Amino acid sequence: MGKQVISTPVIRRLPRYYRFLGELEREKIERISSRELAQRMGLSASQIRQDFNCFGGFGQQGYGYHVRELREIIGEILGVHEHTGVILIGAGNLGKAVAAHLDFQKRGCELIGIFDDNPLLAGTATANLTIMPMETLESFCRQRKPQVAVLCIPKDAAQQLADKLISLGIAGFWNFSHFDLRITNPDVIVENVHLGDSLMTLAYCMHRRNNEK
Amino acid sequence: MGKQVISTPVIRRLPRYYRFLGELEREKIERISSRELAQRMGLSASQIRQDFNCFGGFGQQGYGYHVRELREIIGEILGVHEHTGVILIGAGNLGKAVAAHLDFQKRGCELIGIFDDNPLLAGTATANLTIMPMETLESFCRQRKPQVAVLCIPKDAAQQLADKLISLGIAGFWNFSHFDLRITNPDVIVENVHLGDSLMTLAYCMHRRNNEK
DNA sequence: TTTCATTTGTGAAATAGTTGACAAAGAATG
DNA sequence: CATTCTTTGTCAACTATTTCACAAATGAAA
Repeated sequence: MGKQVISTPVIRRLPRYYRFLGELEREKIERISSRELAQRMGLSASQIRQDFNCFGGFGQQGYGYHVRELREIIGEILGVHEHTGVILIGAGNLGKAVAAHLDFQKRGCELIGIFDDNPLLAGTATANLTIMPMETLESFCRQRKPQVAVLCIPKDAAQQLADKLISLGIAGFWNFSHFDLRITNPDVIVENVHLGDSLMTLAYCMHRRNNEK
Repeated sequence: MGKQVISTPVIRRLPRYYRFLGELEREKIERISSRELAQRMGLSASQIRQDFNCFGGFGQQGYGYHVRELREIIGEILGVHEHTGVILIGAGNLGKAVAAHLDFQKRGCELIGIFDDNPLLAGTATANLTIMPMETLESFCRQRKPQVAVLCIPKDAAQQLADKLISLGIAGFWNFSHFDLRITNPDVIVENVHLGDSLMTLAYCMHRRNNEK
């Protein structure tokens, strides 16, 4: 039973499992069957069993899954106890929202720097961090060696900045710019958040819904 | 050749096609083959042809696709010229960012109201709209009949508010709250944006990458 | 006009992902 | 302790999605 490759759909479901198990824990529920969990999450029971089985069975026949234990294991798989260094570029509304709203620490990351090229912002604080001017980016990266960059910048600036960041050792991007980064290095990981695309998909579904009925 | 059902993966690719075609147009490129477009987008040529063919072939053999025409058609499919009424609830950092950053009009939507229960915010302006107090939500909905609600609120408030909004005629949600809405009505469309899940997926990929090498 | 190169549209094959079914294991009950 | 019920892990069937392959159509060149 060697290390099989985990498929993308499974990986994308893991954070959701983790979230739902957290809720169950808060509700003081100690055990849950795949059937019950499936009902709550709107999945099929066999999919859940199949998913968990990718990492080795951690349920118990006739009993189900132990909520806290299962959550712990999935958290471990997701690496929630890691401390991947993250910097955020662009402290506009969106950048601030991301920095303030999201608990990076609970997700295996540590936000260690925020940068903006607007000199008026430099020095002001967001999420317990002082916004730094772009000129300091290079020396900061050499010193602190962050691995991930969050891009909350206009699309015109994105590609150039991404290239520079890669040369400074960044190996992962969380990209909010309305632009698909062109990264040649296959070791660099890009997670795109195209809010515009998401809205358009919703708009399409509404549109179709209205025309069908 | 009746109306076949379009699969979700295809639909999710449409906004991306639309975006890339827009870029080609800005670059004054008039025609493009599926092969070239595939290369740019990191897809396979046959996938692109297959996708476009869901809506009827609009390419020309030996020539390729006419960029402007193709973009126009995809825009039409996506309904970019519609005016679906949208309200946004929760004018915190994230709500403001979404309201200000995204051009709703270019995506078939019209942002017609922003609401927040913080009385200090009421009256201030974002995205050319005055933030309104939650008390006015009900009468506003009865009058203006928005179809979509953007939820930029804490997860504890989400479910209750969603239920209320459905009773007020909302038929689609763009949900930014860290919570999976439980909607029984199958006619109501939910588009979740779970930023936390997205970050965790990226963190997982970084984590795995580091351990593999 | 004829030939050659290109490129779509499309059905079939291949791959990926989900669901179904059931043996085996353990929990609960009497 | 034996029996019954529950539920997992897992393999197989099924469904969805992507890729392949090629005929037919068109453009470009000679």
